[in-house]
Amino acid sequence: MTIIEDDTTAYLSARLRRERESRGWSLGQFAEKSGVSKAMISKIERGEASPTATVLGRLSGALSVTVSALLSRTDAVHHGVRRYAQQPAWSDPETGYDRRQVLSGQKIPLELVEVTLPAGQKVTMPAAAYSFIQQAIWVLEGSLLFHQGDRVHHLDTGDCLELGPPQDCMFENKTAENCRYLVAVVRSA
Amino acid sequence: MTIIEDDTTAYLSARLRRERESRGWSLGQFAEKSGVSKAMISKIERGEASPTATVLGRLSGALSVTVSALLSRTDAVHHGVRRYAQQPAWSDPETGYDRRQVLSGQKIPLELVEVTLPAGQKVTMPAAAYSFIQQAIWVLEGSLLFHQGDRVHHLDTGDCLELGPPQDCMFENKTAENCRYLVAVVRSA
DNA sequence: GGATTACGTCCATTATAGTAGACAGTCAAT
DNA sequence: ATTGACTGTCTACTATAATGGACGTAATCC
Repeated sequence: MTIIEDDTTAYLSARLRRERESRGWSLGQFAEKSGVSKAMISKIERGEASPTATVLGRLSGALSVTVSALLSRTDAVHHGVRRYAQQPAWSDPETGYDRRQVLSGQKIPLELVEVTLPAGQKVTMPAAAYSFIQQAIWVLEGSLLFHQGDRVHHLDTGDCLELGPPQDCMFENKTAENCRYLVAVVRSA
Repeated sequence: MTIIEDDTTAYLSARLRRERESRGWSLGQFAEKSGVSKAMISKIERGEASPTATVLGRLSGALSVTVSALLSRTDAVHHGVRRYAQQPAWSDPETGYDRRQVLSGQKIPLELVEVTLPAGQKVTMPAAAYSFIQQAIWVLEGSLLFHQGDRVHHLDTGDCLELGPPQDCMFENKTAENCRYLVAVVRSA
């Protein structure tokens, strides 16, 4: 029997227990819903095992939250408010690419992510990265070229794009200004 | 040798490779920075292994992103464009209140509504209006007071609010400037 | 040409994740 | 009191994560 000391797993164990108990589920019920053994769930909650991404996917699926939300440490969100300063953000200093997690829904299966794509930059996304996802893109500022296969959509400020089946694709900003857009993701129950 | 089919791990493999390559790191360099073997990183990127939360913590640490951000699905793509000029909009000339239906999802159960609430104005919404609805509010510009029951949330630009159970509520702009916000609605299946 | 270095993947081994079933305890119904 | 259902944890086992070193390939240098 080993107690795992690392930060991520320690945080996860407390979080997982809290999520389960807040729903009033026993280990057995959670096991049924998630397809992960109750013994394993118990181990994770006691910090005795570190779950694989596969198991994380199953657990978060049963909880109807994203894996990202499950591991997010900004979720002590008391009344549902996510302050700008508390929203997780990531930037690539080299390119100026910026991504901000405005909302990772706890009560509702929704994520809102604000992205800044700098002038002249592009981002590619293989289909595998977003299978089983439902999402839309809304351009807040600037212009965006969306390439999907041999198809290109030109989106200007205010335009919105509802996405269909997953395909390899690329976002591109060919202009001299930054492009800022919102990605709204609905998680399937 | 097994190729893992689950969604979370598939997404992670593509994402991890992209993050590494965007930094121009070899597997060896990433291994040094993260303390995870290059063989394991290679396996994860090829979808041949599902990393534990412990390993995820190390990898994200080396990338200087949170685990949550690493697993966040913020990217996407494709057709179903709603042009700004084609989006249904309604305004009240008297008050300057403006409402635009950015997206009314056909493929996905999502609505995006952009609202401009003029200085000094308020809008009420009875609980009945959004029962069985899941929604969030994101302030794009200005400040918003959101009254829900006897609770008041003060939201500034960039702040986001995930709504809980339906209650009578009211949007209020007490400032001298317009407030612009997005209402994202996930429709129940 | 050969030697060196770096790359990603393969391989055998160790460590541990993950399971099904057993266990001890609790609680409600009879 | 007994019984049955449920709870979380323990146990022995299987499956696979994770490693260090080897390998084949490519690029560079002498």
